[in-house]
Amino acid sequence: MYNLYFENFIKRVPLEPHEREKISSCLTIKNLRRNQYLLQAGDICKYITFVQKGALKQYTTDLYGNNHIVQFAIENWTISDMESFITGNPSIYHIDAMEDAQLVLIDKAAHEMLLKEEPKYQEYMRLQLTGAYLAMQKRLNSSISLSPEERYNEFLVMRPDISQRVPQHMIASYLGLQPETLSRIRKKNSRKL
Amino acid sequence: MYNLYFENFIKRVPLEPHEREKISSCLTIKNLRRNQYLLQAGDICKYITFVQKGALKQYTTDLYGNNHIVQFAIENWTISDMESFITGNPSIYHIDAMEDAQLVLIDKAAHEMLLKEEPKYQEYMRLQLTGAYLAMQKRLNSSISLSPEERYNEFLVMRPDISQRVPQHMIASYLGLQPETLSRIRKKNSRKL
DNA sequence: CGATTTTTTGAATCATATCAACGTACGTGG
DNA sequence: CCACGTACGTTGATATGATTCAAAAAATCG
Repeated sequence: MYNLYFENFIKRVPLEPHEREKISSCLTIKNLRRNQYLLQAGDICKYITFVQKGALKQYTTDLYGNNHIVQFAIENWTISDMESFITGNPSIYHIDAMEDAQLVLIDKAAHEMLLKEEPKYQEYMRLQLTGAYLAMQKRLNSSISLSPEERYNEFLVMRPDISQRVPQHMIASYLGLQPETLSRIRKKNSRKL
Repeated sequence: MYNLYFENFIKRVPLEPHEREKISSCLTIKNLRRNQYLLQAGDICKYITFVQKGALKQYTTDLYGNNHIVQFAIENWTISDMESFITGNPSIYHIDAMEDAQLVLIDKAAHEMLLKEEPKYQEYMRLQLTGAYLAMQKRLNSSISLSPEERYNEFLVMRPDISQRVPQHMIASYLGLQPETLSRIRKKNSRKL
């Protein structure tokens, strides 16, 4: 059931059987078809989601109706709108499936109970959060200090898996570029080889 | 000594006197003069730093020698290079004082000891980290989906304190703009009133 | 006060966005 | 299984807006 979830967990924080049992009882599985929403802007984010299979994207729609992808999540990634999850305010993000997906969900009540009662879970969350924070900082730094071309090349290095799996215009959106611009960058790159 | 540090701490996680005592014994004060470095790129980040007074900036230098400010920290903010602090790798960031500053430092050994032995500290760290993560996500989203002008206006709303205290070219750097461009945005804004 | 830093302005250049058209691949229903 | 419609990627022409470079004006510091 939750194999990949716990595999990932144990890599960071080893668990005794009874601890695993307790955490396990707080989890649920959700399957999502391609193009289905996990979260729509305006909804309250009720779950922290771990991806066991498939690929999701998280994005906002701006004033002009353009979408901007903030995050891709594939196997072994955790995705949610932390802001909405914690504050209970409506989310500004959409999350949907780019491929059929199997997800592990944990809801807020369970999350808070585990934080209180299960030190290993608290530690795991802290490590997860630290990792997410570092990744975000790196991305922000790139977005401020690199050119579009450099940003794309960094993306290829950092997320080679995703660059294979995801349509090009979504990568453009993730990088803050127009699809035409990314197409031209790729053309230019290929001439360099 | 650590008044502002604990004031901030207690707002999130209340402390018993003996807990405060224990944490207190792990802290040290550092004073920094304007323009002095707290951290230089290439150094290993050995402390998590809380600002009790003054203003710091954190920035990278790119391949072409241009600086890019990633973060401002004033009173009540925490600053460090988490990446370097955790991994022990040399930092890519500089941190220096824009104004004379008084800082509260905690080093890695103390930090890890407290995480293990002091649940309140662990919880405080998790909350801090969550806040930092949310702020970072918001900024990244702005950087991807807003125009320079919109980004500047959001900055004015989000960090009104800093917009008063910091030279304009540093704000430009923080927003990923040339100083001339920010100057023109301001001129345009002022015409609108 | 004089020196240095910061901000503003103008003109030229460069990069990305925009708009429009075309070719291709993909999946769906007939 | 084929045909159609929709998605996607590419290309070209043009427009827009930020950068760059240079210089002057304004503000700040010692």
